[in-house]
Amino acid sequence: MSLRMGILGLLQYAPMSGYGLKKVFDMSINHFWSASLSQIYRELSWLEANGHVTSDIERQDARPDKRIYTITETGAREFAEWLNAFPGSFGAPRRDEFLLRLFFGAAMDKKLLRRELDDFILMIEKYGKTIREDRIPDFSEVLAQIGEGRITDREALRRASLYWRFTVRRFELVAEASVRWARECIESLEENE
Amino acid sequence: MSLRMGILGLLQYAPMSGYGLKKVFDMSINHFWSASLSQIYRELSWLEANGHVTSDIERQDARPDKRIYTITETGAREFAEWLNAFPGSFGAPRRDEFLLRLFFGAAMDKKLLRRELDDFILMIEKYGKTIREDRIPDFSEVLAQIGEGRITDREALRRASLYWRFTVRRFELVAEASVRWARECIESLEENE
DNA sequence: GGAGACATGTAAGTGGTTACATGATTCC
DNA sequence: GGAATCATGTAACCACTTACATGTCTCC
Repeated sequence: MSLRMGILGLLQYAPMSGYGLKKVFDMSINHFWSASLSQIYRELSWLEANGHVTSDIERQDARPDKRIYTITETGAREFAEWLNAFPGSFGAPRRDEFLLRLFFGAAMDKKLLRRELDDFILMIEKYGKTIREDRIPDFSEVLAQIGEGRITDREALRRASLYWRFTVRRFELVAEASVRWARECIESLEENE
Repeated sequence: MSLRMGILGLLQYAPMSGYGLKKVFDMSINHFWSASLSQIYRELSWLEANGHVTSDIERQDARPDKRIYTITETGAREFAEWLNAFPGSFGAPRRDEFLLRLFFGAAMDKKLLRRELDDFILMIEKYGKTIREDRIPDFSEVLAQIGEGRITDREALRRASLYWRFTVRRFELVAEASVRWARECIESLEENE
């Protein structure tokens, strides 16, 4: 359902191919809802079969032909309904293998555990650096590039930037908290030796 | 796989029924890996069919009989292997419907959006209060209760408490960050009006 | 009299991952 | 010569959810 809506939401800005959608996904929605290419193609078939999108082939000479998907009115209505459904579900399904393994940390090799916590911090700080140095491209620019001349509503795309920054900011703050947490764990483990 | 391992991990502390496992799950692992009862029963069948656990019926008179599962040596070996596999995967599959909807916030009803952010904060602060007031029971005490007289290794269970606190602490810190984030969003939206 | 805890399970359906298949072009 | 990018899909499988089915006891 949510992936479906994510696709419809992106198609509202511009008609795109499955491959193009995947690229926009990877640098935006992917941060909070991951999807594989095969899944996207499957959803697109479903959406087309159910009248939420239509598609046209775009011929290209140096590259494979593309199938460009366009959202229909039905699709747009469906999306708006989902978007404005209240109450929204905050409770993201929790599946964190790292935390699960840490939970059983008492039975873990202590050196390995330490190394994992170090790696965890490293990974997050790398991401934090990317954000601080402003090397995260704005979602709307990437979309504009993929959507080429097909952008439906430039103004809507511009307004979307604010919300994109909200989601990035969330990761920034959670990342900070995560690093502090991991350091605390390391300290606590050292005291416990 | 991970659910499987979560079950094996808990069974290492004490033999338990599917129903008992669910209860221990709900107040511990559930915070980072949720599971439904039917899923637990299914996994238990699989684990028994593959020699990772054995089961015995425990007759009860005032209540339905229980099927008590005990971990085997094979199961314990399997669990230890999983636990000490490196590198661990940090990248939890991201599926956060709230963030996805917020990402499309430009197209959302503004009053609804505001209400959702308020509710989001409320929900987290309620949880934060529960933690601050120390009303989260220690995992090992709950397990001891459910495991009754069947605890295999009291010392291991005692040591597990530290790691349980790590996972709780993580939520505490992430919750704090989340509230700060939501307040920022609200402010930013007010400025943008 | 009804809700909720206790207790175990099956069946159907949805959502997601991984592997497979194909093939041209571009960059190193 | 090899890897990456462009581009589309299918099939098999795995994981998870929801609904159904059954029945007792206890507490309000």
